[in-house]
Order: sequence, then structure tokens, then C-alpha cells
Amino acid sequence: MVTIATFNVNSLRIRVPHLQAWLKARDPDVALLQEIKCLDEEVPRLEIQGMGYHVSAVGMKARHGVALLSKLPHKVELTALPGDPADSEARYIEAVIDLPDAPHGRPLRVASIYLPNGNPIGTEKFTYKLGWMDRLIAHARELLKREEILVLGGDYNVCPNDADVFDPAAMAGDALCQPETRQRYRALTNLGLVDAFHALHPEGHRYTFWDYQAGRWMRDEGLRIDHLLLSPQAADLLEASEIDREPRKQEKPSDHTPIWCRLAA
DNA sequence: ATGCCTAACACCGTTAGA
Repeated sequence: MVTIATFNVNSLRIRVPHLQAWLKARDPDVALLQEIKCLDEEVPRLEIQGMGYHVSAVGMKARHGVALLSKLPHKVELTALPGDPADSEARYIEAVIDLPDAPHGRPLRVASIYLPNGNPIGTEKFTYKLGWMDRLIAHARELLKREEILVLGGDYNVCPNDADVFDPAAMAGDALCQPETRQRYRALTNLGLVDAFHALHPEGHRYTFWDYQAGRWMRDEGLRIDHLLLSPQAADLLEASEIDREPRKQEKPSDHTPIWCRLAA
């Protein structure tokens, strides 16, 4: 059994106590982090290693940044999403982990993804988002040929459907809900990737993000934008997927909360 | 219609997030 979680921490350094409490409570085998907002050398490695995790990160100063934590050793295979050498934003890290109990001896491959927000629409930021999604689709297509237990997890900055939005009308002009955004998310899932949480909780209105402003958390007015996409070989092993709301209740929380899935591997 | 709140950086305001 392996538990894989994703958590946009909105600054890793300031969220160390939240991260430690959550790692202790959830005890995930793999934790994918986004928005670490620091350089590699500023990652609080001792605090993370002290919780029993190997840690790799792709950071940059003040913004973005992703990390990958695992109890078993992992081997980093990529530190950027292929397809645009000029893209210097820290948004992707991919690694493989050998699982002792994996069916057919397949390795586990995981990626921590911080997909561009893309707001406001009609600007180069939205164009960058769509281009990034096209590159992710192309890369996922290649990865799927490996037929591995693959989990692409992270902050996708995509509300796949109106049921993933507390107020679709209010968000209609937002980059997270545009038809072009949703079309690309569907293109991704149409490759054969399964949205783990959605597969087990199709009812909707279950959120992973609540804006700090306007009392959104209090009112449970949020968005579902953090996702775990599974290859067929991973989806066949899917046992459970849940959203951990506890970290969002703490003092000085991230505006996101973790989501996890459990695989029978 | 706009800002609401938070974090980082660098300067005591600005930029970005979603």
C-alpha cells in the first residue's frame, strides 16, 4: 500500500510546522509540494529529513517552486517539463521510486506539478498556461507508453467542471475555468489518465483551495484545483482518495489543503 | 464595480497569487 499526496504549501519555509504536523498525521509515502517559494538551498531539509523523508526540490527565488518527498529513496529524472528550453519557471519535478511490493515489478513514477495560473485571460500569462498544458499533454503521452504506475500530482490551476467551483458565474472569466483550459485538462484525461479524487467522489463541490479573502474558508466557498492523475496501471490499484481539510483549519494556513490517494502497490 | 488576504522582497510599497 502506498499513499501519495499533493500539497500547495504557499511558501515552504513559513509552513514547516503545518507540513510536519500533516506528515505526522497522514504519513504519506510520497508528498508532492508546490509553491515552495524559495531557492533549493533554502529548503528546510533537516526538518523534512527529520520526519523520515528523502527530499528533492526545484526552487527559485520567491516564487513558484516544487518539491518531492518520499520515504523510500527516489531518483530524480526531470527537473523541468520538456518542450521549451526557454521556460525557466520552477514548476516540475519527476522521479522514480522502486516499490518492493509493486505488481510485475513496475516502478512508481511521480511528478510534482505547479501548472501556471494564467490570469488574467487575454494576456501572455494565459497563453503561457495553455502552452504549458500542451507540453504536459505531450509529455504525458510519452510517459504513458512506459506502462508504469504513474501519478502526476499537483496544483493544476484547473477547475475541471462547474461542480468544482463554489460560484461558476463569479469565476466565468477566470483562467482556471476557461473552455480552453478545461479542454486541455480533458485532453490529458482522454489520454488515459484518471482523476483519482473525481473517480471516487463524482458528487462535486469538494474543494482543495479557498481564497484567503472574503471568508471563503468559513463559508466553504472554494475550488477543486489540486489533482492526482493516474495512469491505467495506477488507477487499477486505486483504493481511496480524500482531501485533508485539517491543515486549512490551522493558524496561518496555506490557502490550499492536501489531497491524497492510496494505491494497492 | 472593487477589494477583501497573504507572502516575499525590498523598502515601508509593490507584485503575485487564484
